[in-house]
Amino acid sequence: MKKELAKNYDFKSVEDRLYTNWLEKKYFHAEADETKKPFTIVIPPPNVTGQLHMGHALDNTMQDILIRAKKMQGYNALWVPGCDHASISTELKIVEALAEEGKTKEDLGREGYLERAWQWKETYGGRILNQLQKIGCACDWDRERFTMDEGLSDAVLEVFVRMYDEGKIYRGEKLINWCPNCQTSISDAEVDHEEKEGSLWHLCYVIDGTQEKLCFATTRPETMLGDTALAVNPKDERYAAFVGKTVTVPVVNRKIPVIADDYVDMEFGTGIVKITPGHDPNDYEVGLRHNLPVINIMNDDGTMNENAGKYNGFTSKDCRAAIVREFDSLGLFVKKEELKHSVGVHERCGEVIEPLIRKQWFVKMAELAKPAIDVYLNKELNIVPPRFGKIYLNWLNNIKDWCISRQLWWGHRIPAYFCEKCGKITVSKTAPEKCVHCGSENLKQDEDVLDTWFSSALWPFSTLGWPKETPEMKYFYPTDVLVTGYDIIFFWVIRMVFSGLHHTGQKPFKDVLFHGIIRDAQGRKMSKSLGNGIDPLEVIEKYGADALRISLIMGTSPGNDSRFKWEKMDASRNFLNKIWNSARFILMFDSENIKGDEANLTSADKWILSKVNNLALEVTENLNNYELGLAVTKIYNFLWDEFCDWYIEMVKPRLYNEDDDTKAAAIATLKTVLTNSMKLLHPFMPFITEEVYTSVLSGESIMISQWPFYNEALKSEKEETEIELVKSAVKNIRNIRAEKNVAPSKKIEAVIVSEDAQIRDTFTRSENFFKTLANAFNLTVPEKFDICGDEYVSFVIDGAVVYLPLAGLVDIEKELQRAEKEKEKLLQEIKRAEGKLKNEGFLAKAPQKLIDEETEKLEKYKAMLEKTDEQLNALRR
RNA sequence: GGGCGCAUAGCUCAGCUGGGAGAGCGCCUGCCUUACAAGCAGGAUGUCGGAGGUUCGAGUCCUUCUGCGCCCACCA
Repeated sequence: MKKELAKNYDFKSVEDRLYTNWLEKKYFHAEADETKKPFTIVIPPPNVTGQLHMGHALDNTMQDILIRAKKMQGYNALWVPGCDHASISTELKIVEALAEEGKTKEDLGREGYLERAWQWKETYGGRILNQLQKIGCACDWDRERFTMDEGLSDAVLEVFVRMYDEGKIYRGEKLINWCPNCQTSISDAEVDHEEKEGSLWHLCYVIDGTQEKLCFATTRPETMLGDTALAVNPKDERYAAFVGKTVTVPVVNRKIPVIADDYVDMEFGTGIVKITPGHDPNDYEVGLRHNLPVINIMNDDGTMNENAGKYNGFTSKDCRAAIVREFDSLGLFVKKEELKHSVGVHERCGEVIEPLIRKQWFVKMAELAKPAIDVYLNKELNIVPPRFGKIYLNWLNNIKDWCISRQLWWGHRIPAYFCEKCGKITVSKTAPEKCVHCGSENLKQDEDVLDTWFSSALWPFSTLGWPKETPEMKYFYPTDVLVTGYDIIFFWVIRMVFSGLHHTGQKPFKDVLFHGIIRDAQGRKMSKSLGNGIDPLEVIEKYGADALRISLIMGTSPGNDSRFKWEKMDASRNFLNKIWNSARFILMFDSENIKGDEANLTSADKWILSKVNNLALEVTENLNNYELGLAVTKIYNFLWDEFCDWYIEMVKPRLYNEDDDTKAAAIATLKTVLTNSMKLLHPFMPFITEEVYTSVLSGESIMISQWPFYNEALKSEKEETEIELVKSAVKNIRNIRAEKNVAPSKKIEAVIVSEDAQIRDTFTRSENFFKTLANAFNLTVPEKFDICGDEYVSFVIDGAVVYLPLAGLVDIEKELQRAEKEKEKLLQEIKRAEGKLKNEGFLAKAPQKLIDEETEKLEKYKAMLEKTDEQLNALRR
């Protein structure tokens, strides 16, 4: 009884079933095991309440490919999954949900709010991890982690306390980026710069004791309320006389000095700058140099505060308009110009960032950055593609202290306790009973939480149990490769590197593999606002995970963006179907009592075995170099072109002939080649390869099967040449058939003439190929063949001339043209080869292998030319 | 201002350390051939953005220009 399979591959009946089986068999689980070599990846943790998007699909497909390949290659492969609490994003969502109920987080209080947040996390959290399972990810789900779970929180506290004790974490009052919408400070990395249309107002202050005005240009008139100086360039002769004098800021009637500072660009505006140290980073620096007072004029929500005098409570927008009107009425308004300038916005919510002074916690970066720079310069950290190394270095070389405190509730609360008595700080992992400075028991914990990235920075080792000395830490750390998008180099990658180096003394990973962004069909970024996003789950629903995976990987190169196109999905589906049908075909002949010896291999068998062996070599190498797109393209071409279009067609006559004594060998070869190519393909398309492996090839699971490494013994150079020769003859015959409009169903004869006994032998043995592949029968292979003229169409191949008796279809003129064209081509080839071989530079410097190849080719073409000439002569007779 | 990427067939893109230009889709022709019409066979299409240079040899390396895109910094 032969097994029957559906004609078309039905991924829907396969994917979930296989994934469940893998889970049940615990194939994804890894334990520390000193007898095997570890291979470790930690997942870039998605936001706990996030939804899967194309970026995740690509990122995790790449990791899954590496994990599955390494596992088959004998490594003890561990992929640690988990989620990030995503402090700001999650808090935004919860606050939004509360708002719909007409509540604020203050209404609930800190405790009530956190309860609500955890509920939210329980409801929506993990959803994204289930979505990863749909893609086929071989994560060790037993080791799932969350940045706010007990172990990881402990790591966060440990790091904070250590770094505080080392003086690497400090609290300071500095100008920070403030998001009035989220009402929290954010780090420099979280500020996006957008080009916006704005205005440049020219306004003036009056010099004290005179009627003279000094006019300046500003894009933010309302900040004049916080001005504490006017500045000019020290080299600017126009204003040299005014330096040292004072002017009065109207509205608030404050006398401020005119100072000289290099910061001022003489060419821009009027050459005079108002200095607002409390609300501008550059002005802040100027203020430090000149000991200027700092005035904060803004509330947390971005409205004006009491320092704004009568504008107290105004929004900045209203305040700006009012100020401009007031200057106008005072005769201090000159003009308003249009100006394009960039505005800092919060990358999470899009709100315009207000720089302002706040007391915050910072990580001192200079010393931490150094080892991270060295580890890259010493080539101990390998960045792929290498160009991203420059971005990495550039950021580290210009690094500023990292603002890590956030005025939020969802996150790791800062373990710092203020003494109400002496005002000093006690930092401790657990709530201290007394102030370490004065012994008072009146302590209050800092209200702020830590930047999400503070905990993500520890992810590669906190997930393995650090700070405890766990077996996992010892065995799986440092991890092998980090796979992520280039858009989070600053947020995450760099912070993991310096954190890993500082806390564990080792780099957190050996390699970093960056990928690009998946754009829409027009090349635009997928975004919620454009509504052009494509849901990977929808794609999986329609085409299956394998098809999605291959579409994301094939034809792409590391670090480059790519476009999602549905047509590409069709192509991938077709490939799946092709594989499925080749397997189905093999199954048709796979029965228990087949005649013949499996070892009775023909040239074709040896040829395809040699080919797949070579494929294993290349794919293994490509994988090691992270050339995933190249690797899978090679497998695709091998399976479709070589295996299906040539080999399977070649073995058909043997399979359909019950008496053929090489039938068993053919089936064995088919199965070997299918097995090996499925194994090579498995990391890329885990489901169909497993389905073929288990249902057609009767294996237990391809996941735990052995990788087909290159085996020198399987190399068959002679057979490769032989089959290639046959292929070229067949192709030529097909070509002529098409040209002469000989119906595919019409049988023709063929005569192959060669003086070379070995070649004659090859073709004699290949008679069946000509029947099945070219519908050419009665093949004769003489040493000499003189009949020519209008009875035959002929062509020359390497070492032989092929004659096709096509009486009635032969047009001598056209045959002459064909032969002339062929001759022309050969002459060109000969010229090219001779050119190289007569070039002394080439002979002296080119590798010997290349010279030999060219020499061989030259001889071959010369022989073919000779035959072509004979052909021409015969035609002209 | 500094840096990076892209420019290759009509479209989307590969091309791994320099050694005879490729794929998918689309297009044309012929085939429902007993694995697959989601298929088979055959075919057409490229000044590899322009200009220099290095080299025996350049799509690949260097310089420069043009166009598009991105990142960082600055922007009174």
